[in-house]
Amino acid sequence: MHAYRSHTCAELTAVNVGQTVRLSGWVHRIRDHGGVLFIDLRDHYGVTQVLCDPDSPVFSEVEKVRSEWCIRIDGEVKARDESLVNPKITTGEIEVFIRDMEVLGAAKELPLIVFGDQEYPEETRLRYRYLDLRREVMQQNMTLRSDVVASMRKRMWDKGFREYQTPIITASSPEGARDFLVPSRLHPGKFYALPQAPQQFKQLLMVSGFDKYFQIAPCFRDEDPRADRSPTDFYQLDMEMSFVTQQDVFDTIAPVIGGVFEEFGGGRKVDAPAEWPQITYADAALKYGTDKPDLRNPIEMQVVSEHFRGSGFAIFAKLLEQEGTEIRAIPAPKGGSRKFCDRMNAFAQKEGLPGMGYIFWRRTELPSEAKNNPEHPLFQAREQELVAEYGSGYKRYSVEGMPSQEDGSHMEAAGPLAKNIGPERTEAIRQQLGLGVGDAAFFLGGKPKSFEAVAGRARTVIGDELGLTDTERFAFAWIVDFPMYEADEETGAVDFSHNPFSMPQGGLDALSGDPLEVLGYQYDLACNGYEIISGAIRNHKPEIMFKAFDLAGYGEDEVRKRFGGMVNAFQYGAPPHGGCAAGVDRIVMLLADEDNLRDVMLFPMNQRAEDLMMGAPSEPGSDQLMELSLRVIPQE
RNA sequence: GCGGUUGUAGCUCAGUUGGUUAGAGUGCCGGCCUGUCACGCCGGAGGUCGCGGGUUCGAGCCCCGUCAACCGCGCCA
Repeated sequence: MHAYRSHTCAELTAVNVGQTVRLSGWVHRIRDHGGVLFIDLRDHYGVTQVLCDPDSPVFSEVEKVRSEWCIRIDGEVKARDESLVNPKITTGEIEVFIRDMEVLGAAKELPLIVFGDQEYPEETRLRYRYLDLRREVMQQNMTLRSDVVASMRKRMWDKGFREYQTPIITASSPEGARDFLVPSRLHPGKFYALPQAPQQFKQLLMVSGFDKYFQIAPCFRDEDPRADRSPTDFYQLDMEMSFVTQQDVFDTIAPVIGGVFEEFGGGRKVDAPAEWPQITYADAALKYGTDKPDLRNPIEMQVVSEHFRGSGFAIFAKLLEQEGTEIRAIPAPKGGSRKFCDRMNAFAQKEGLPGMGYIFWRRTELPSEAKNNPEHPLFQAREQELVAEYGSGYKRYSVEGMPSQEDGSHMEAAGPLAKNIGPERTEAIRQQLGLGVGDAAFFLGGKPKSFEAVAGRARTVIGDELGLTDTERFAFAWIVDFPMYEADEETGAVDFSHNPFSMPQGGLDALSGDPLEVLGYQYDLACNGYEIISGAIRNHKPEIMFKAFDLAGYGEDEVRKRFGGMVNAFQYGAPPHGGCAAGVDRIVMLLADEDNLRDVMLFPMNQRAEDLMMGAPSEPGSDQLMELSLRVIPQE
């Protein structure tokens, strides 16, 4: 018999009854009844109930085992009585009577228990990650991740892509996030960098004629973390292809991503890749307040400036006299209560805005003689209407008012804004937004940049709180036509807003006008409010590249110095090419229905980019520093 | 760098207006228990209430400072 096991802890069924078997695993749960002792023995594959009674030669030793000891047992498989079958585990038909036992690894008292779904502080979980990872949900998340990566690889190969490895130690590329630097021993005072992405390498592969590249690539960026952003390293499904347009890239990668979501989405609805909308960056900002909209949420914002221009609501009316200002509305269907509106207003204030004006629509009150008077025809009409609208549950709603009409009569608008701008303007807003009784709308004003992001978050909160967002769905949208440049708010200096290697739409000609008007062949894929892909058609023409960098204030010499390898390469017959990179961690996070990246990473850093288990970062020894010709500047 | 939230037993949390010896569940240890599968019953250990200062006759609770964790802002081509 094998030294450790004849079967896994998920294999034994009624057909094995009578066999002598050997199992190894962890002590998951112990139920000691004095005369008989049950142990749930767990391995990666499942759980088997093993038991021991005083007839067993090792009874006294088995009595001593504790949670999470790693043990090996030999025993006889016996069928459970029908009434004792446990349908919750695959091995529930049988149990193993222990005849021999060996302790493979004893365990001290545990800082966190593996059994159950007790929550633990993240610090504890990370410090004892190997124990945390034994828990069922983590085993599932990590195997899911492994399966997702395998599926991505297969799908890319099936589309004619090959996987190529690119260097991990490379040159610093100063255009992006902060680099992780690696000191060079052979070249004192010089540094390598870890790649923020294999961006330049994959473009060089296209110049080299490989046509279709992909890689599950580690990327290293020294950024501050977020729940959906790892502070040190993360993985991308990175791909690049030659002789393609933007639409070709979409048509190639969309079925891969869509297929992965179908395969691992656990039955949640996945929008068909061919139907993913393409939304311009400008539209996304306007309607959703973000470049990664969650389209599960049906709310779309609208510009309503005209209704407030010269109106009695002085704050907005005055605001609109300034250049570049707008008033935007967030419609909130079914949000028509003062309590809800006040709560959203408080949310906006917490987010740093002065507040969020609102209007909500409700039924006008019945005349006093009809109120609570079932004999009155107006009361009866109202009651009929409510039954028609809400069924017999209508009693939840007020019967105080009049039936609503298409033209808005017998409906009244409430909220401070409505009073200030008067009934005509209020009604015009209602019609533009397509709202009715029981609905609300929120209003934000100023320069769009100043409130857009908060408006976007308010849209999310409103959608969630009102139950408008379909949580059993993956909704995708391509965001296209990103601007090439943006002006620094303080200095006014023009710089690249995204990838400097993207091809400007309109080519060289477009670069002779206002830089801020230039759009790039640059795109993202948003899913449920997360950016899961970013990519571009690249700029493969040196003369356009020099001009593009020139507009951002980088002279030809500097471009050659920073990106010399790639610029040189483009002078030797570069093909048009483009591609994208998909965030593996975020995709797995969405599929696993987690809201924190760390729950789908084996050994993540904490919020301060520390690994408490491994003790990283750590101070180097003086001999290490000496060898690298480095000296540490003491912090005060 | 900035803001928010949270810090009470190993863990999850309760703790009233500032008032007796700070509690529960779970885990741990011991005892009992031959059919449990979140076993049950009895007992026990376990606390610098994050830390420091202040107000008060009296502080887990109020005030100031500080530290840590998480979430967000800045940052993220």
